[in-house]
Amino acid sequence: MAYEHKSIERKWREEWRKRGTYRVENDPSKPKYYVLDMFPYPSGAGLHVGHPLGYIASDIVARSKRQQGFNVLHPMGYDSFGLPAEQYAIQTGQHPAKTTEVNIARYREQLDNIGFSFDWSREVRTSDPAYYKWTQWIFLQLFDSWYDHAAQKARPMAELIERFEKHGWNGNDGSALTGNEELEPLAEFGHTDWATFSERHKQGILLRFRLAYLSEAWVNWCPALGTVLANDEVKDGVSERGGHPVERKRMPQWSMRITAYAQRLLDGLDGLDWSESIKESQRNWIGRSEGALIRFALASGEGSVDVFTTRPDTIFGVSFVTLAPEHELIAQITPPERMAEVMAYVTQAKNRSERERMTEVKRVSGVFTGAYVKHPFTHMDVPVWVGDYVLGGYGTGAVMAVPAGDQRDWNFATHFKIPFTAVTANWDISTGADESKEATLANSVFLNGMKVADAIPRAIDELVKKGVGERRINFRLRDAAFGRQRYWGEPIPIYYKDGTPYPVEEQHLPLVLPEVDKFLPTEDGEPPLARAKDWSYNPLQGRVANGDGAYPLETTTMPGWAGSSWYFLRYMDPKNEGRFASPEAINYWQQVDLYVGGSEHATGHLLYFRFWTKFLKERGWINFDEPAKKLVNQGMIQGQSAFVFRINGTKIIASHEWFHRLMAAHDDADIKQLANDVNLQLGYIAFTEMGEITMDAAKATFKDAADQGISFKDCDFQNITELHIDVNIVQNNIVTIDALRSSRPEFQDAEFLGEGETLKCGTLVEKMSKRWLNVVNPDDIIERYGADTLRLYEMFLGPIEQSKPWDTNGIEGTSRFLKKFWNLFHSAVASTHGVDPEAGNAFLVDDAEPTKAELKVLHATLKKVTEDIERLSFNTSVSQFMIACNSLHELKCHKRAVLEPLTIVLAPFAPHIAEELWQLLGHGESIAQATWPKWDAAHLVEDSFSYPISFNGKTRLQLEFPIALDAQGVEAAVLANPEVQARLEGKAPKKVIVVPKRIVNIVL
RNA sequence: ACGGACGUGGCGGAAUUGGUAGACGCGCUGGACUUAGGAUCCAGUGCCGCAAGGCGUGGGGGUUCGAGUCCCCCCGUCCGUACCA
Repeated sequence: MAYEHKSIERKWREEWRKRGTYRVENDPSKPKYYVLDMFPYPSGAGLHVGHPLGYIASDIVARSKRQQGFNVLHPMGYDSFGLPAEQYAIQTGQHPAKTTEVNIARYREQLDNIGFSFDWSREVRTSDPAYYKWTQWIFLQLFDSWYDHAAQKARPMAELIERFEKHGWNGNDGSALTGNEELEPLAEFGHTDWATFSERHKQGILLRFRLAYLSEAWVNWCPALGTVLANDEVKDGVSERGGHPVERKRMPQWSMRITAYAQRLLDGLDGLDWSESIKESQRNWIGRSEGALIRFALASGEGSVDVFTTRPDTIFGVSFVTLAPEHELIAQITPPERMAEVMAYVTQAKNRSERERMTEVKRVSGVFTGAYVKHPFTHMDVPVWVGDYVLGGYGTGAVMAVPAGDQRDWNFATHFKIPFTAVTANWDISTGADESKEATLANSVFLNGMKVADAIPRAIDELVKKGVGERRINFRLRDAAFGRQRYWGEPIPIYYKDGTPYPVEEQHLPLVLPEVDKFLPTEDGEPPLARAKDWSYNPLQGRVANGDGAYPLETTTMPGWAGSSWYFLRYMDPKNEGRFASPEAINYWQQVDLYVGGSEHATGHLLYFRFWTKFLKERGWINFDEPAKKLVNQGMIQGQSAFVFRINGTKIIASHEWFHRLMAAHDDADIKQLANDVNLQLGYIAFTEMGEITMDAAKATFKDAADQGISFKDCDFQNITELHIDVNIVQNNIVTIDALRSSRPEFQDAEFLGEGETLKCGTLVEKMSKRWLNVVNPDDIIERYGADTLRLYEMFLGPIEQSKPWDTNGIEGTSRFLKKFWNLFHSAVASTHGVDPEAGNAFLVDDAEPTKAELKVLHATLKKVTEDIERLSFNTSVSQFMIACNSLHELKCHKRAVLEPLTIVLAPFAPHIAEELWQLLGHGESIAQATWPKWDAAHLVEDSFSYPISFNGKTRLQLEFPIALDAQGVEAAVLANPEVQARLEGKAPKKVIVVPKRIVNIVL
């Protein structure tokens, strides 16, 4: 029978589901392999062909590992909390859970059509209370932990309390990190003091040490979304989702102390097999820089201005100190007579949105506070300025300005005419700052004549000696904002007693999302959860109705990344009700062996994912501190848009070709000719710009045919517009006029200027999106070519990590391959002339002994494909399958001994057809159970090798010699060859290089 | 500006350790078989040239018997970060 992808694929999808083919149990007797895809957020838009790219790659790995004898965990689930469902709820009133349900159902159907081997019995959803019970539980563990800096690990709060009871807090205890650095430093206390503190006071102190903590903090507030966003959710001063403006706001905020892990998140990267670009993004995001903290004592009165600098060697070049507008010292140090002016600047600077601040990078602004600090070495007065080029959120929010050594300081000093001197030798400070790391220092007392690299440690030594500074490592990484003023997220399991946060009892988890009348904030700006009538808590009873004796519950919910920070663990044991996953399951599955997902998560999800894993390890819940050993980022599939041209103000739609003809028409004669050619009453065509033809520059006007005398100058010039048309009605860049007419209402009565019944379109590669009408739906491809073809083609497009445009035309190649492969099993296709009417009709696999040539094809393929899967080079494996298939057709090979192993290795790529052929070959089991065949080098050995003979590195001829012939033998034989002799023209070669089994090079 | 990735036919791409550049597929050209072709098969297809031959991996230099691959400089594209002190 002929190859019918539709019935075959339907049959096997049902069969796999019925048999539970891909269900996996923990089986410690087998080696494990864990392949994980970043789970999707199922939006309403459905899949386009770019989405499954990563899933197909991981499915190939999962299937091949399974056949290679591994116990493979290959799960799928959904990141089902999220903003779009909530926004839809606000608009329509439909509960986000319902929206999510519908989207997931559609998503699942699309995934199923592609034939993935996910173990759906392990599906998880972050919005499922059975799942988020454990997200909340992990939050409570974080709430119950502090970071011991000396031991470099998180420890339970009980140990900190014990420490306070015994030793108090000396205020400078490097072994414990306190909370938000923007707060007042925590005053020291003795153990006797601790005993006298009120419960409230104690809790206040403890809160500053917790890894999940509540504090006043500067947050990214997005008024349009009505919520706080984490740093990684803000791009260029607007929200990543929706592009709404974001402003800085100070408010009480739940945060995660990821900063405690900065150094370890950085160090851990070295051991990971992740792409260099992701690792580099994380390094930049963490932003470690070494330098010094220097204290500049205030000239008048108490206190000091602390600055962080990476160039303490330039200390003698300090000509002023600049504070960020947010700096809390400004109000303190500014003398009364300058207060009004300074505060006016501060207010104005703070109110400028992030966005404005970024677009106005070049503009210098600032104000002198009127206060001075003392230079730590010269004791001279140094003026203190406020400038918005200093960021409140980085370092101490203050810098020592060295105009001679830093361009930003130079710009500021030059703008405000603040005097300064050079600190490096042979440098003209009138032109700019000397930022070179190779410079030699000058005018710098004890640093004179030293190189920067030597001067830095020396300067720090002197600062330490004088007690005015110390070595300091600073990180760019900020603690992560954890609360969201939204409905559709995990409730934070915290209640408030006397204004102090307390954890909800573990037995009362999950703390289930309450029902609310609207999904909007309350009138007084409280988050949606505040609308619920039963959003309060009694530690003895659990959730209770609001009222007497009930404590109010936290009303913010967790951010999207909470649930995804640990989901890989839940897959190991998804139904466990007593623990997030059993120790046995965790111990067996361990880390993810291969994690596949997009690179857009580099500084968000992938960092939190690592952070939580490290935390869970330290608290003894798991035994590894990195979640994924290997990570690959699949590239983006771009869309290929098609468009035709509309001559504005007319009903004319022109093809790409005609557009260029119109543009190329130079004079009246050309134009008349054109009008005749198209047999349309186009009349006059005029052009303004005849030079380079670009869409923008192209301008044309059509006048009434009667008006033949009108000159160019009198025409109304209008643009030609490129109109995107749906790529699904286009084939090989050609679209029929019929299809065009029915595709858009405005095309119905258009006049088409094209190639007869068709138009040739222009094409453009851009993002695949509805807007450009270039979305290709996998369902349509599957309907027409089948899932196996889709899978093969997506892999064949190019390297998995690379972005590339989708071109449906190219899919014919892989489709043909599958037909040809099928025909290997069915009947010989006529090889010389014409069609074999019997082609593909009879199953004719024979049991004959394979020839040497056939075995060579087989084993070369087994080797190549096995190795290619290992290095995720799927495009080259597909090409190898094609080569094998073509060779076997040439050899007219229909032998079981060859085709059977070939089918097994094809199965991960094209599982449906492989399964069907496997059954036709007489096997009852699924091909998923078939053992991966091993390649045998013996079949690949050649008797002879065709040496390329090159002269001075340029190949000129080929000579075949036995493989056994050694280098001398080859050399002698080559030189004896008449053709070589002819090229030598009787002269002796300078040198002859023979690399056995590779090449011969003759140097003349 | 800094950091990362990359640059090969008309197109997607191959070349895994420095060893025959352009595998495989699309497209294109010609042919066969056909009532038909969006089916199938055969042949060709880097560029220039009738050919012999020459030229070719963004450009320029270098190392080497030999460079797409290694080194230096420059140009370009994409991604990330962006006043980070």
